[in-house]
Amino acid sequence: MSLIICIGEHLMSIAYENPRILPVESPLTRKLSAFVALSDTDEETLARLYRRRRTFQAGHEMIHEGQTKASAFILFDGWASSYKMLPDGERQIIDFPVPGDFLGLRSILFRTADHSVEAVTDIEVSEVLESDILDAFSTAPRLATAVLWAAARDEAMIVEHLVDLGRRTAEERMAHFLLELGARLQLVGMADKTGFECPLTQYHLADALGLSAVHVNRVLRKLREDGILTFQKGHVILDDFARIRELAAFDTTYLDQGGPLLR
Amino acid sequence: MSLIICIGEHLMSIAYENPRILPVESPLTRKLSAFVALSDTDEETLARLYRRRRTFQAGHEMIHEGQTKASAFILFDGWASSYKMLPDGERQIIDFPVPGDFLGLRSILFRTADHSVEAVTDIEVSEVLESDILDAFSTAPRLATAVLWAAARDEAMIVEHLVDLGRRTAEERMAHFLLELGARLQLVGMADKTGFECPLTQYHLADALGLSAVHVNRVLRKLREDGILTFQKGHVILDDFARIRELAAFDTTYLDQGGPLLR
DNA sequence: CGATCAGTTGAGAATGGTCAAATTCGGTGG
DNA sequence: CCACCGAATTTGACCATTCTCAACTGATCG
Repeated sequence: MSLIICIGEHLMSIAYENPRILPVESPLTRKLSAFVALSDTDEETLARLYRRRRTFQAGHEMIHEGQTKASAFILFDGWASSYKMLPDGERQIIDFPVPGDFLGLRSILFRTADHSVEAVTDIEVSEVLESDILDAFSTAPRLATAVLWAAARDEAMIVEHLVDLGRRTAEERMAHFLLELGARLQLVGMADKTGFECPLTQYHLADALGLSAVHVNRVLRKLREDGILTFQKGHVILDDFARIRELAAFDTTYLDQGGPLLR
Repeated sequence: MSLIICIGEHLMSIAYENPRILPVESPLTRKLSAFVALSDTDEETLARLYRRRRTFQAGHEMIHEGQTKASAFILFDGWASSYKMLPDGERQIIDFPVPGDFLGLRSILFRTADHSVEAVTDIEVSEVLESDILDAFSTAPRLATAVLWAAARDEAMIVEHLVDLGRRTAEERMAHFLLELGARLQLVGMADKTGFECPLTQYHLADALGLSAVHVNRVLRKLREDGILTFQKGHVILDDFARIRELAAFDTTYLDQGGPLLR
């Protein structure tokens, strides 16, 4: 499935060489098209947001909580995490954005960033300034609706995460979280039903799931020993998809829309 | 402070009698104006969303998870809650919207509602259909940006809530949650620094904070005995504001913007 | 080949949950 | 006005999930 990504990247390169070919296969364009039928103007305007290409090394903090005038980014390749730190040094990871997602969209809509964003692996992004996005909205107003929809989708994921933390046991949480991550990765061709590559450490999982790293380790061992799923050496293997679904009480309604809502 | 609400309501009535006077003091209009400087057309278009007035009794479920073609609502008066149910009958409350907030905005952006919304007290709302809001965006495109900002603000609150559940102890959670609720209510004139009216039961708090009702009771007793805050008979009294802030490590950056960002 | 970082495991402690039973309180009907 | 009802709150006793601390393994890297 990773072929799709390669195709996407390839079209991007072609687009740079020949501006007439639209980079429709950029993961963000594809995602937004699922909600709003985009005109050529819309797509061109959107493609202009992909201009300022940047590369960051693993561990680089691209947005810092409290920072003013932060940029946002569109993730093309690699893994990132958005998180908040507490005064006592604890960290709560909000989300691991996947390619096609915005990084720090809220930080350009607010005067100061309310969260931090860090590269988990080396990543490739486009930088988006406040003026870029506001200009884009005024040239192609339907993009604002499309981005609103993308933000609503992000919110739905955060809400699922909230339910994880509030009302699921450690095991259910882990199963649900990894299953949802897999579903999102599948949409961009980075996972299939059997599993996916996952560069996250057990510390990442701990800080995302509100657990201690020690307990994450124990939960993963339990899930592995029960033949449910295996998280090892950067690979997630969904050993028993049916039982994971059952354990996680998983529901993907908000992920698949089945055709644009706004024509 | 509740005078402001009365003035707002009063202007609304005038607006109905004399369409030339804009209901600028509707809490939603006021909130959006804090981010986007709205033109007369913008405000008129927005005001058209307030047309379909509805009243619901306490306990009425206005949006049900899984429902297709659900409406959204704008809350004018009363308390509501948005939540998700788990298969085992547990409930996780996502948010208690306050006047000026959307109820179920995601449920009209998605084909099926990903959460439920219920009236906690008797409430007064405006019903907003999918077509209403999409029409509004096409006549007054800046409204889409404004609503995107409002959605981002909602998301920031949910993120704070996520941090509550993931990385704060029961006491910190309670303090943070009530302080944040108070701050939001202050913005619509329903609270001051000393406290606010709060019709929520301890079961509501338990389901919002990921605790059991029994433990909520114990935590509230502890906070009361320590002279920090009192939650009793529908009143929240912030006995020692400084210590609550300290306990909650509270930060309201995302709530106050200090003037429109988009002119 | 030490150093460092991720992962692993055990033992004991703590936060918060469950179950069960009072108690208070705001209605509501007599 | 009073008795009563149901819902919300309160408290105690016991339990379990998860945390903390501490030690150890294994891989990777300059």
